Amino acid sequence: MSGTHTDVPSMLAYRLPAPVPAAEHAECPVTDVLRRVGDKWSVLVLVSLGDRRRRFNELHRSIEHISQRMLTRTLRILEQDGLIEREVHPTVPPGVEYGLTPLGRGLLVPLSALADWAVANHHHIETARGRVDRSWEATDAR
Amino acid sequence: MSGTHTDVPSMLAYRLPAPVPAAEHAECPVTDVLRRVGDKWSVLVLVSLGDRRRRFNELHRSIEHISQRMLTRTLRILEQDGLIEREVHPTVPPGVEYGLTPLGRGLLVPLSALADWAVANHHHIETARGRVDRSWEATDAR
DNA sequence: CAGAATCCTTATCGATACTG
DNA sequence: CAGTATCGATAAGGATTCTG
Repeated sequence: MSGTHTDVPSMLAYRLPAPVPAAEHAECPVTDVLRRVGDKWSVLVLVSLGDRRRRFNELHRSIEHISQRMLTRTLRILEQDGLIEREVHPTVPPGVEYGLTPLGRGLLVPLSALADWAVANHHHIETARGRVDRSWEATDAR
Repeated sequence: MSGTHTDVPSMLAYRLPAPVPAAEHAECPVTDVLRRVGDKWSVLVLVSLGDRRRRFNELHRSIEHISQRMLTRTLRILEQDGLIEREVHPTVPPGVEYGLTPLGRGLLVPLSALADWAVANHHHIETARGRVDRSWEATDAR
């Protein structure tokens, strides 16, 4: 996934598929995916399942503050997009397990890169916003 | 945890900074960045500026369908986050140029990786959604 | 040219109550 | 356990008008 020639992680010359304007950008796959992972809970669910398969209430407990409704909705959407799979065990009481599909696992790769960037650079954003954030200085090394 | 045998371009063992639950996820830098780039226009603006510096109306024309209000709002937010810079030329009529900051340029790197994944895999998502999308097959049919 | 201001519609999210 | 169904609050986005 690294560029074909750039070395430092901050040169130009990426080459976003669409130069930019993008026809009906509603159909743009990039915009589509970004809006999916840009919602409030999808990434947390994906990451939680990236660790291991989990049951519904297990997810509910592992992701703090998520409401039952949003967890259900998020799971349904991710399932419809083929990013996670749902397995029902016909026991009593019913047990439902969720897990990543290969597609979902693949998505976590570029998503992790973005997450790493966010962790490494959010102090710049915080500073730009005018809010002082020095927590990152604690173990400063670079 | 997790197998170590998948062949697809998706190995496991990412290592998202936070195992998952994330304390007050409202303050999570990853969530913060994802929601920023997950909005409707930010990425288009960043990519457009990734090409070269542009004036306000130049951006307005390069990004189809964006309203004046949303372009202004998006630019202000990106500027506040330190991702783009705004330069005013005191001419008549006034000319305002926007360009990426090093921070914004750096963000485009992981963002491009995600965009590449989206372009390479959206047909899987489309298929999962039940909508047939064969545009990627290009060479066949008819 | 580059916006600010206003108004309005829609999407997102959360809380609560109920169920097989 | 694993949801569904409803309702209300808030945020995001868009159309239009006006201005230095």
